[in-house]
Amino acid sequence: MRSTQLFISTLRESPVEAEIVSHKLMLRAGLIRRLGSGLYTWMPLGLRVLRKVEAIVREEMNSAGAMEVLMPAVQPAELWQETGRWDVFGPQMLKIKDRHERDFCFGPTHEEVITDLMRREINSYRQLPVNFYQIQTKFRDEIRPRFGVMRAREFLMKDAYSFHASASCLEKTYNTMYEAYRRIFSRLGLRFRAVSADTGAIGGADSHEFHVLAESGEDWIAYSDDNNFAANMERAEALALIEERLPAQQVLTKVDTPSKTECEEVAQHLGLKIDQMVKCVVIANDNAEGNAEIYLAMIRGDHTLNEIKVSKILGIKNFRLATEAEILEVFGCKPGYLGPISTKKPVTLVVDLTVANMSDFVCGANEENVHFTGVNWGRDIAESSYIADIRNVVEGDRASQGLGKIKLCKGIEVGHVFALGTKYSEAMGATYLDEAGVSKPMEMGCYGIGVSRIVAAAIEQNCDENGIVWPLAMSPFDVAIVPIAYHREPLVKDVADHLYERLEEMGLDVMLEDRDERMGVVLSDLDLLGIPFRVTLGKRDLDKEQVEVYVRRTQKKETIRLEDLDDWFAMQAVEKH
RNA sequence: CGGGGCGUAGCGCAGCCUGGUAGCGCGCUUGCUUUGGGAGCAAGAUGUCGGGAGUUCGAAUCUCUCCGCCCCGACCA
Repeated sequence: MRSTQLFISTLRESPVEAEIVSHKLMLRAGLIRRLGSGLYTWMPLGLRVLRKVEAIVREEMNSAGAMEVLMPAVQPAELWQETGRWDVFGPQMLKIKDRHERDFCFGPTHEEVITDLMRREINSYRQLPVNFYQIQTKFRDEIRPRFGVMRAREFLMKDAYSFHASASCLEKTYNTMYEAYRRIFSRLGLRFRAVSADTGAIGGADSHEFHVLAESGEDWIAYSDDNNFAANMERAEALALIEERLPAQQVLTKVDTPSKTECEEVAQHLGLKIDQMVKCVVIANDNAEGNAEIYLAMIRGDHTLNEIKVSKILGIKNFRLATEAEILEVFGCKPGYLGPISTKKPVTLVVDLTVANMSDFVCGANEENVHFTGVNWGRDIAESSYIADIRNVVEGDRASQGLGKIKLCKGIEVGHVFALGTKYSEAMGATYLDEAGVSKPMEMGCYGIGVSRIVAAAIEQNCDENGIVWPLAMSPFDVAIVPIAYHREPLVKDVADHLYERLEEMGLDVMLEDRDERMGVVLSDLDLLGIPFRVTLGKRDLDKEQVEVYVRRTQKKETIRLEDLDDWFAMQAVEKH
């Protein structure tokens, strides 16, 4: 394609609204333009990238045995009321009314629609398993859209749904999809990691997330250095760091800790290590009667509370941090000096595995500017019946599987596979008749990929000070031909036009730079746009039957003979793999 | 929604405190000279200063109000 046909619209400076590098570069390269908060137009060049990602996803879905469909974006409320998610999904779902005042939503996901379809279409185990997917626009009214298309409200998603007559069959497809996802992200040239994950609002038993590794990622990933284990930190198991509780050595003592509210400060003040400190976090749950149940979560001073783990242990739904007023009422003291001993009102303790095995530790005395040292279970505080893993893992922890140590890195979630089981099929009566003629709910799996997010995630991983450096698989073009003085030098024009055809015949996606711009502008635009290869044609070189070739990723240029160009490209393709 | 910040030309910004009717860089238009990595000279165009109301002889500037956007937290592909 000729660059004059592409509406190249680059910005020298990045708009202030952009925070992370991919957002800045997407705006500067003119791949996207913002319409409103979390709403973006894909410009011609950006759309080419999106389509390339889509094509790879489609290919791999098809070869994994999934069938493409296209479901409506607008969905009737009744379906969502059947599964109870009309209310559960909450304000994140864009709810709309038609002219008859009937309720609809703009689909944030399609479990209900596909399950409705399946209950109509599937009668017999003979029709199972099936796997349907679509690539479609979703809308989620995010609390805080940010980072451009990374967390947009309207976005492009590939969602697949499989239905089975048995859990073992579901497991098979789940694994097939898992492998298909690995192939997709590998083919796209991304550094990624598959991790086991929490199932969140979608529900189900088992799930894995696929994360593109990047500093700007919003998720922490925990993995073991022997690679036997990888999980989202939300769900990564944190083992007890103390095997066995030692007997008490110290007596319970009140110590002054003026204005020392943080564990680290208290430890420093007392000349102790932070692993002798216990951090007390007050959490509340609003129960059905509208009363707040208060719990005290106890974790070691250097640890942080994992709220997902806590809510699972207690089985509480309206979990939140307690307000200062609630804390005063129960503990009779401000946060900073809280502890389990002599509280104003009785409070249930939720104790981390590590804390449960600590002895002679330090915690607040429920008195301003005072802590206790030499605190011991059994003697000073009653043993708690809630002892569980409630903290986030930290680097260096022992991994729960294998012999490795935990490491942490940040990731951008680009894919998620769920083994849902019968959650939706039971709620919506999606049943089939088995061999014995018995009606059973279908086993179900669902599998998502954030297609538009992948574009941004790829840039996070592949850029330098001059702009984007596309992986070959998703670059809008493989190569740019840059003729110097295309409109003034007949020889240059002639060679450029012929070369354009020749490279296209070689199966390359070629952009011919026919804008009448000066060299510096063109070349810096191409760097910004991230086209992997460049062939520069000028009269000076052509008189010697030479051209200049340039590799975006290495920024290396070399001059080669025109006739060697085919071989050069062949070599680049080899080096790529 | 809670906390913080911003809205002045297409983009990046100054002017606001201390009211006097709008400026800079890049971009854009035209002409000439240039053209192997973001050109030089000359001449231009472009703003309801986010909207509305108020104070004032006079408001980008002060006050009120509404709207939009961004950042930090709870959500997720």
